[in-house]
Amino acid sequence: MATRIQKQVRQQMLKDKLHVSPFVTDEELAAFLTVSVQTIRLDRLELGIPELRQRTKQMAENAQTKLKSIGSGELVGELIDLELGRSGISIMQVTQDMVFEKTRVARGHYVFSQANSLALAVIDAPIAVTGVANIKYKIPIHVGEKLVAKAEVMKQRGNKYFVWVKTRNDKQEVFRAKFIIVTLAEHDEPIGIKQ
Amino acid sequence: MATRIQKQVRQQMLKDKLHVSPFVTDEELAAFLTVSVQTIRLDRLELGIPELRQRTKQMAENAQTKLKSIGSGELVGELIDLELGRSGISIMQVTQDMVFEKTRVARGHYVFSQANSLALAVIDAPIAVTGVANIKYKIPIHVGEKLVAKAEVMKQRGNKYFVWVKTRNDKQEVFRAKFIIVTLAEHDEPIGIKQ
DNA sequence: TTGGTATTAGTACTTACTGATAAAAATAGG
DNA sequence: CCTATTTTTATCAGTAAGTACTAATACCAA
Repeated sequence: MATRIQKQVRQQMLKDKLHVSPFVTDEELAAFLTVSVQTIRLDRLELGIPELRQRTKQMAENAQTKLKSIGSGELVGELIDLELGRSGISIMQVTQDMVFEKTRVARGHYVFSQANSLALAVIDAPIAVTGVANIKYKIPIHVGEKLVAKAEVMKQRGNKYFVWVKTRNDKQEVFRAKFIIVTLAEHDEPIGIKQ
Repeated sequence: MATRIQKQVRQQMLKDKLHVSPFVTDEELAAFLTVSVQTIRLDRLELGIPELRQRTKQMAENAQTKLKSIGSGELVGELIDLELGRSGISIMQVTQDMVFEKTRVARGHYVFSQANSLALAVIDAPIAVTGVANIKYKIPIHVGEKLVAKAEVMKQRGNKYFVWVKTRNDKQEVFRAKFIIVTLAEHDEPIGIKQ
């Protein structure tokens, strides 16, 4: 029994090690855990951990998609429901890297980004930019919360759309915004937006 | 001369191909460009492009750091000048991945993020969150522009700070925001922010 | 002492290369 | 048109970091 526990401990150490530094070869792992390379291979097999190259590739791949979805994706958050020109709903999980280290309170611009990109998505036009926004953060938002944003198009006047977005966690409304979204022609004229 | 042009064209195609799909082996590249694998190797050598594995690894590595710097840094933009409690200036270069593909117009939340994080940086308090924001996007912003945001604390009432941020490109004002920033006590109370 | 798990050793094979060297093909210059 | 040079292709040996498999050994407990 003693060895079996040893094994489990070693496999846990292996997982931890790879979590901290993913670019480690079997050989280095073997040296680190003072076992043979073959043992490392068996452990990886049992734990379903792919080889270094596969791991590296996976990271590179989903790093790209992550970058797209967080930073430069067309939409921040996950679109749940959409009635073009009328309303839309998106959800976003608040993760570690969205909050201030000290307070673990979410940075405002993430919540804004979710709301803003949802408001843009709802507009039924090929090209739209935000013209004006009125925003109220009602309650500090913390790590782990799931934010549900609902957007509604309140009215339309010419190429201006008035969109309200309300964001709730599971308990209450935490954020609210009014946007004026402006749609542009294909070759964007220098539209000065007057409120 | 004809071959030399051919060669340059091919090498450009090679670069483009790798830009679009970076996880391609020399063999696949050779098939794609209908030359031998050796030619691909020579081309990569001349262009200073590393082998597939190196490329993959590099992407995996700097994807992690990129995520941090774009999405979750304490400050969006580069802080140029700061008078705590009074004013601050930050600049931000508008890059490819901040704009909509179709229009090459900047997504609103980047400009907002710059302004918002600058407004927070100016406040002379350990913990501060955005309470309310009034925002106006005056002119569409394009790739390559350098945005200079200036923040000024207009007044303070209790734990509420009123901060104005004006953002200019090299020619004119493109964005303007009024923030009400609220400072919190160390153990954040459930402060309901009433406008 | 026997059985069973855990570990180690060893071999053959794979992918995606590097590096070097040589031959063949294409092209330019006179 | 022929030669010189450039460009491309071919060939071989070697590398890292594996997979997949088999055989041997160690250990521990009943």
